[in-house]
Amino acid sequence: MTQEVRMVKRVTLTDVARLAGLSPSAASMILNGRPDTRLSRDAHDRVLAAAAELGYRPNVAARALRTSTSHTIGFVSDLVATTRFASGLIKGALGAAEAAGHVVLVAETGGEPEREAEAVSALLDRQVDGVIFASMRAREILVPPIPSSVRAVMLNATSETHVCSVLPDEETGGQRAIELLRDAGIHDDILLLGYDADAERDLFRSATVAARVRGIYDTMAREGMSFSREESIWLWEPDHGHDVTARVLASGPPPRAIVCLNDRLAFGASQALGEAGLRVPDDVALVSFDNDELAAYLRPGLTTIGLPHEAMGRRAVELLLAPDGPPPGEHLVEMPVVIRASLP
Amino acid sequence: MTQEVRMVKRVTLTDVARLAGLSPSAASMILNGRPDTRLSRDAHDRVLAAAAELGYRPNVAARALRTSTSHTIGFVSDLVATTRFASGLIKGALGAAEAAGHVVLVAETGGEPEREAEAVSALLDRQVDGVIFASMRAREILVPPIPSSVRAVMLNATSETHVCSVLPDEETGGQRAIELLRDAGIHDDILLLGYDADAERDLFRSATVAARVRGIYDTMAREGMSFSREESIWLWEPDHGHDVTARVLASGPPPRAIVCLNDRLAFGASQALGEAGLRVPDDVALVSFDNDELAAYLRPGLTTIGLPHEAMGRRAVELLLAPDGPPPGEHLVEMPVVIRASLP
DNA sequence: CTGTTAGCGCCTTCAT
DNA sequence: ATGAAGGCGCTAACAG
Repeated sequence: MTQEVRMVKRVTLTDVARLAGLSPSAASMILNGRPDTRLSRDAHDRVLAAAAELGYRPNVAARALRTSTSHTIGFVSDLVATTRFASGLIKGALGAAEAAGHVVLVAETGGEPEREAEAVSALLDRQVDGVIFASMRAREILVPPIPSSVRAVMLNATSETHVCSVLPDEETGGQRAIELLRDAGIHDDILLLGYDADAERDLFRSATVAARVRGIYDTMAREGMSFSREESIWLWEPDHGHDVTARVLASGPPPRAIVCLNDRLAFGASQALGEAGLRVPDDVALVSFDNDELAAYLRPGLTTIGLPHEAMGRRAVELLLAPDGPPPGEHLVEMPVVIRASLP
Repeated sequence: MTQEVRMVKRVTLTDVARLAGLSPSAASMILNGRPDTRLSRDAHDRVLAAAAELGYRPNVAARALRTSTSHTIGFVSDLVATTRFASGLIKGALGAAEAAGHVVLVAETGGEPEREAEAVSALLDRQVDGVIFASMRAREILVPPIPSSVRAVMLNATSETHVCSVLPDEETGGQRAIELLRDAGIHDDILLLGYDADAERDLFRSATVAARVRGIYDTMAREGMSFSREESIWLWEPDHGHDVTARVLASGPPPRAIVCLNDRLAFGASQALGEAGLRVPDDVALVSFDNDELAAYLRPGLTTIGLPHEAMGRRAVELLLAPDGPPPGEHLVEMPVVIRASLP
């Protein structure tokens, strides 16, 4: 390896050209693979060899200045640490960006409009080729105006101004959950935990929950299945799942199965079942949504319809970098069915 | 608000200068607040006003080309999604960077040397002012050679070549856990769950666990306390915590308290306790480490010594951006004591 | 005290 | 088929 560190001075295109015995412009064309202008095969080889030998790397700032493209994409999200979901989105985006020779500038805004505007400006200052606006709970978000020359895609979010968005296919996900129950031979005596018609109107609640619920109801109807009871819960946290489940159990015979609208609810429900001496899945079966990290930790493991965060992040950058720009429309990503042991 | 989008053309320094009736260089000096060269008060005001009116924003690429500084820092980590810890580090870094007017390029390497080298090159191509090398499990990592002109700090990691690193203060953390027990009046009949002398020698295991354990033992000795039993566990996952705890419970009377080396172990232990009909904290008290998301979900909530990821991320960029460069040494960040209900 | 000049590294005409 | 020249936007070293 002749890969030593040159701290004296970065090797420049001119250096490469000189070593190859050509002009910088010729070297530029060859290295950028311009097809129209046909330099000699020999020139090609000499330039490529010289670049390799010197370990030439283009100066992105100079290129950006000239072409206003930086091989960099911006990722602005409302929250990164609060939810483990964010890292999946980011990881997917990072991977796809790397594959495309791009690098990702990440900014967090906490959902505050001023910080968002500032973040976008900071990205634009750096000539990003496009920006991904990600939200941690799928919903309609307002994005600051950006020049029409800058590509944008909404990730786990929608927007009136930017029409390309990537969302989980919640409706099919809801369908899958019910099919799982059906396949386990459970058709009735099912408790639905979490759906709250009021909450759904809340802008801060995921907008895709509606689709999830629709998928659930439609499939239940189609399969001739029915809920014996529905408990609405405003806040989908373990404590609430626990308390509501405990209340239901205290009020009569336990249901045969519980469909929880997310894993945190299921986590609480499972604790309540344990306290009541009921066993999962023999006494009560459990299905839920998200494939939260929790789902794997539960005993028995929770069967759940996962949110495909990583795939969504990947998809977003693929769309952003599409040759003709991000295709408009809602791009749905399939939710994986994660089978564990909470269903018989 | 005259904050309309200019998609035709970005406003440039020349525009500002022209509007102020000055030369671009004069405008540059004023906007960059060069103290030495004293332009007239009036010129100052005119330039500032012009910049504000036009909504001027410097073109970072152009500035980078000229000054080779981009107000951008690189964050390269081995893993981002696998562990919820990563997002804390990133969030902290993002916040501090934003406060300092910087933006963060994130790259993930999966711990693979080639990807890491490539990522670093990509960052260097973009003139980053410095790079943070983060590892998700504190340990010694090899970083690719970078020019000495580029600042570097290790985050949750150490390295032979780069001497500034940020680490959790595990020794004090271990001490705190034992003090909690002491304050609860529990001095003996304590089970230690997880420590494994062999595992500790494993390079892929956090190097700081040694300090955590040292803090625990030293404090136990100093306080005249003792473990009645120690169970080593190689893999710190809930299942193992569950199984080992169940085995211990089956073999005799339960301990008065369990110190778990992480929350996932504690989660498993808590399940085993529940199955055995033992109540936390009345029958058995629990303390552990990390302040994983799980810790809040458990019933009762888990008292734990938290890993201060966000503070560490913040600290790392503060050190990176220090006026005289990152100060050498290991910078320890205090671990917060998170009191919940698993101790009496 | 102020303005002009030069050039960072690259790419894209245009002229050979 | 190849090379020369100019300029992206900015700032540092110069003149005036």
